[in-house]
Amino acid sequence: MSATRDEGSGTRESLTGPVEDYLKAIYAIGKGTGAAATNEIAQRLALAPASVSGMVRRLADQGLLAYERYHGVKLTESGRRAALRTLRRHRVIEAYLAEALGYPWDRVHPEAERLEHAASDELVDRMAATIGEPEVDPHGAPIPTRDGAVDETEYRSLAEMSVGVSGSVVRVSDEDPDMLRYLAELAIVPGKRVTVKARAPYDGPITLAIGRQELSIGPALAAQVLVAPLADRAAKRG
Amino acid sequence: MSATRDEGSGTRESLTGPVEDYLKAIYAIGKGTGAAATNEIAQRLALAPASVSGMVRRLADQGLLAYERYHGVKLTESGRRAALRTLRRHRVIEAYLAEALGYPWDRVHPEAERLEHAASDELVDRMAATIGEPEVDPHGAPIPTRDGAVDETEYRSLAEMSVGVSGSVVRVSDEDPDMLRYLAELAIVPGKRVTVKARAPYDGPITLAIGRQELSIGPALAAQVLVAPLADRAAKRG
DNA sequence: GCAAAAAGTTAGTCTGTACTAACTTATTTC
DNA sequence: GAAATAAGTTAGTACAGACTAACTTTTTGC
Repeated sequence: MSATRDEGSGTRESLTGPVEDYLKAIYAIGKGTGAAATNEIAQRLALAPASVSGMVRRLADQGLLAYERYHGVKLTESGRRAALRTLRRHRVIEAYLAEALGYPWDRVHPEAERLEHAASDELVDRMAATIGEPEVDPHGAPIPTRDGAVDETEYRSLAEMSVGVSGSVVRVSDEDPDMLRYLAELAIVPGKRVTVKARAPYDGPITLAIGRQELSIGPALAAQVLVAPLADRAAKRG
Repeated sequence: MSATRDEGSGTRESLTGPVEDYLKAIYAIGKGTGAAATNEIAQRLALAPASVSGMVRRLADQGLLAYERYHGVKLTESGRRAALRTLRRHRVIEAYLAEALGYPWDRVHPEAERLEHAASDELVDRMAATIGEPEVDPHGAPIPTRDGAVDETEYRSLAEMSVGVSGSVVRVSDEDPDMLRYLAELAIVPGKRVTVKARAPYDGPITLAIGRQELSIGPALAAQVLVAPLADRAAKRG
């Protein structure tokens, strides 16, 4: 019992970069409230599982996680708040880089990944204010508010939509720059309206209509594109 | 002899934050080319001298410093380049925060101190371009160019100027926010023209004319204000 | 319902960066 | 120029965060 540390409760100041990364990963895996497995965390952070076991114990000691040996972790309320703080930083920074500094959307992620650990809340708030308090980042991910509220709506991916259904692209995965460039080429970006025209069986390509274009993408790519359904004129045909 | 490390020469990628801080400190103490004593480095970085001895040895092994036991250190060419890279980042960030995000000049320093280790060269260059490639930061410190050139002109401080001499404020020390706020109140900011009206003996206050104002400041404060001499109409009166 | 596979943990090690305490070398001062 | 002081170094320790290798627990498949 060291007593020099600010233990247990309260708003903790300045977590380290790695700690923020763990919390973000756990948040992403558990979608905010669910549990995260050691191996999943390890894979997401590109670390050895053994390293995760060690860190997770320390974070539990600090009251950021609930941890039971051999049974994964869950964020505590304070851990969740910390994760959302980091997520807000990340997404505001991404939006700012794109809006104010002309960064292409496939390169904002790694830059934000480093800056999110160094930027103060004041800076992030100033960035957000300067670009008009955006609600989503350049990939369509919702930006948590200052006080930790996020839109947690779960959208379906293009891969899950039936033929004939139309929707509006709301969000794409942000981590793979090549994929982002490809999606931009195809005009699959947040806001665009798409309709599923056909789906080949056995995990075959999915044919889409976007504007007056028609194109096919593989199911792996389609799974990375989240869509808000708009209408489903052909749905009753099964 | 580990052979896994990029040793000796060449452009080293991504130094750690602490390493960048050491190089900046050594650069500042040696004014680019001179030597820095262990204790001076320790004091500037608020570290124990023993910690500096250890780090300095590692930096010498990496070819960033020339180090001789008991006799301080000097930057090598590669160390100097790294220091200037960091200095450029720091100052561009300060200028950007002030110009583009409305940061008050007394608060840009600590924010830049953290961001300088996380921002990529691309980001820094975009920032610089966005605010019109400034040549100095908000405190008047010269910004090194991308390829490591800096204006190394040495200016005299207000504390060293004789009565009757006029000059243009070029630069003030950037680390103490209270001092910066006070200087701003007195309108002692880069670009302002000042004339030394009187100097009380025994380290007494220095009386200045700024615009149509007249005011007195202590010698400690005056020492933090660097000035480019303009004219010295009264100098011949001794 | 038990053996094999998968998941997770511990033990021991490494690196970077810091510390304190004790010692050594340089510098200053009489 | 020797004693006192200042400056600097080594030795040993700590902590965060990572690793590999070996072990344990849980889950899965038959």
